Amino acid sequence: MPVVTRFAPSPTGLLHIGGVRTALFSWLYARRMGGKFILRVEDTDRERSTDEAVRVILEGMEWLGLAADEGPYYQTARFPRYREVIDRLLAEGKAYRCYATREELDLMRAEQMARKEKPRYDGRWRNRTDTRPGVEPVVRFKNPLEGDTVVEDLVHGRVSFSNAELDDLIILRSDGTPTYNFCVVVDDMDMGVTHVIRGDDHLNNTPRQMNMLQALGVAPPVYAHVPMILGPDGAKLSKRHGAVSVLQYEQDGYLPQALLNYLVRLGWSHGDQEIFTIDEMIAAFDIADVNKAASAFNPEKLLWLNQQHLMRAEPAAVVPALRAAFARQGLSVGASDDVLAQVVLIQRERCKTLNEMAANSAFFFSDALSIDAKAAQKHLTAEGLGHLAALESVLGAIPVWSVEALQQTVNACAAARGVGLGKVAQPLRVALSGGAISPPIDATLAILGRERSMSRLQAALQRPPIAPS
RNA sequence: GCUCCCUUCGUCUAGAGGCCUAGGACAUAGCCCUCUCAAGGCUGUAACACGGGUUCGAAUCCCGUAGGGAGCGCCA
Repeated sequence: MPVVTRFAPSPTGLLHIGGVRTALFSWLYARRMGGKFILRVEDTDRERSTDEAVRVILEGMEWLGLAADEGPYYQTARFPRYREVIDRLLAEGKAYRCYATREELDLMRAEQMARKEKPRYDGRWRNRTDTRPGVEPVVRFKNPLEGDTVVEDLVHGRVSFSNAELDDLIILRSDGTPTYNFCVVVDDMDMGVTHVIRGDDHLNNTPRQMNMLQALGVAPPVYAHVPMILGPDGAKLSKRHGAVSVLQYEQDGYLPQALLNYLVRLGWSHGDQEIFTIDEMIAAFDIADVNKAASAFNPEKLLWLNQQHLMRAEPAAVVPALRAAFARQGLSVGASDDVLAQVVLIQRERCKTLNEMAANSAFFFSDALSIDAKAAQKHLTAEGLGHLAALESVLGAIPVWSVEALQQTVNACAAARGVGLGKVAQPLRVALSGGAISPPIDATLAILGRERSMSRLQAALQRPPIAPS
């Protein structure tokens, strides 16, 4: 039987990395097994669901390249179907109407808590057939009273629950809308889902869902409950760190494959391998290898991985993302894709994100160069300007403005003046980039171009020399 | 409170009873390389939660304890 997995986020909050990793595991498993991956939006809570959250799910999945083979399905579009299944359960005596009021239930729970018992519905309408005028009933599922329900979980192994611990959950609210646990069961059944991969906060819901499936005469899917992702401090993921929209990582200059690589290694590993391409992940991934313990989100390792992917990517492939990063910084860059690919090539081993790359490369493209005061103080001294003057004449005479020629010329100039390369390169670097840090000086000159390089050099020479402090 | 789950360096992890003097990665410290910053290379600091068993032998199996987490809604 072909594998069918699904990712079923609820649009009540913005999709964050916890959800993304669950989606990734489901997607990888389907790809690995040659199966099908379904996207289903669980929007039955109309009060709390937002269009914005739905948008983030759709755009986020697209940015990450986690394409669904089917869907997106929306639960709100399936209400008639849920109603149909509830009617069937009612007719078969596997569900019943409960006329207990909220006040009565609150009181019941308060009493149970006072007795230090687990708060649960006591089945007071389970065997009644009468009605109560003036009260709109809910429909409850008749859960087995005895025996155990055993979950054979792919990551946790065998987990057993006593049916006596489970109460008769509401499957249809008094306003006529179905509830989450019920919709999941019907959807997974209708959509032929074979492997349910989800957060382990759902492990406790699983026996109820299995019991409903059994009442419907359907074999349960295989379950895999994956551990949660914690914040860097080991506490629950919060807005402060990580629990932000997945699209924020795009805004922050991360590559989707780097985020995916980071997330796949949270709770899963393949020997000592740290860096994976998407294809390598698919080839190596198995849900049975996923760990049981929750793991903490580590932004520094994500940063490292992002740079590793930047360094391994085809430069041309990251150009669009680099352009977007420039745009976010308010810089519209007219340079060609070819020039930007060169920028990627020389900057990527000193940048962890595209935003950093754009910020450190802005000097190539901005018209007004501002010189950092501290850098000037240190390098644009009388001595430094002397080197610059020499550089100006030799560079001005270069026939072909190529990296090789530039490197030779600058080296020769330093040698002729009897100083190390650093003595001439640093003043030149400040004149060209405005700061003491940049890619290698020859590559910087090459990308900047003859015209811009020479005019910046000349501008620096106009400055009054700074006395060394 | 009850039920269920979890526990190897600061963090992510390797580890299926002897291969473990517990390996790798991020971070961190030092060194090398070097035109700056990086990248890269080398080296170091650093962990089996605790207590009992079982076994010739336990990070690995069993039982407790402690700590952490989740669930117990007309939320998903």
